[in-house]
Amino acid sequence: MRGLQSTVAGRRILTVTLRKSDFIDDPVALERELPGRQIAGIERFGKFMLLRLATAPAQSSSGIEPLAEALLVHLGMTGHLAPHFPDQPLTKHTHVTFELDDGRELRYTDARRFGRMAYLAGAALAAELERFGADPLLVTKEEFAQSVQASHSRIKALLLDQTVLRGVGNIYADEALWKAKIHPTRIGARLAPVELETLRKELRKILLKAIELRGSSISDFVDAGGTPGDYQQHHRVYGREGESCFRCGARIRRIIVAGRSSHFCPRCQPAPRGASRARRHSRKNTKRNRPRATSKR
DNA sequence: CTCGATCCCTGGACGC
DNA sequence: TGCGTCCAGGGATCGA
Repeated sequence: MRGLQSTVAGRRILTVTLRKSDFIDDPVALERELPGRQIAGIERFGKFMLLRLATAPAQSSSGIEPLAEALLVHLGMTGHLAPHFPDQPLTKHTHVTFELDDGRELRYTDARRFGRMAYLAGAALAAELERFGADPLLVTKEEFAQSVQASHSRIKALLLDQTVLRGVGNIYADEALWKAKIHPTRIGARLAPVELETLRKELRKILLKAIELRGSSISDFVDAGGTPGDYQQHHRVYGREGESCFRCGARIRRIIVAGRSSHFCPRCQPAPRGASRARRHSRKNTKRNRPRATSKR
């Protein structure tokens, strides 16, 4: 997002060329609405980049204008959005090209097409953004505690849930849980307040550091300037299955939680009570059928 | 309400 | 060398 801010903010889109478009909400709207529009600014919104669109060429630059129209871009796993010179050959998975008024082209490339692109305006834009939870860098202790306690989900699932916090992905969820010494399958609502607060603070620190280092390049991720990230050098658990815990030396384990690989230290991050064997062997201890509080309503 | 399973998609890793 | 198989991951969706 920062790379694009410095290179394409203020530019006007002349034309839109779509190749594959199955990752675009409404391709026709994109082709209809974007030509002639100025990219007034670029913002981060969770995992989305939000290209704010202005109508006139050089719009007033004073004051904050309502976010009336925008192009939402989610890079998914392999998405890439960056300016190119027209003479640079198109690479294999370049699906969208925006011709800019300075002679360059803003190109969207995405081998796996797990990304998403959408032109949204007015109420539809507001409704889309409202679906998401708080920004993890801004969320307060109280807000975080409240949203975690509102469900019985496991903490790893909560961290990945974009309606709880917007922007946290698998790598950073694992890293934060390791730092806070919290096992990924623990029920979020059962964490001690001090654990939750430690988690929030560590997550914030990790994200800030990762942003500073331009993210984690596991295979071929590069930022809008073509530079790979460096945060993978700082991973403490992610991708380290079988290796030694940096804190205690125990073997890092990997399990699937919320459908995603979850790396943790079995010693530093103790499993919740009633998990695994303990539970299977004490089935009979499961007291009567708890009335489960009249749930049906 | 929460979960797992499944699908989307492709490249890279791995086995033979 | 080349082919088949498996896997990763963000998110939507569906059935349990």
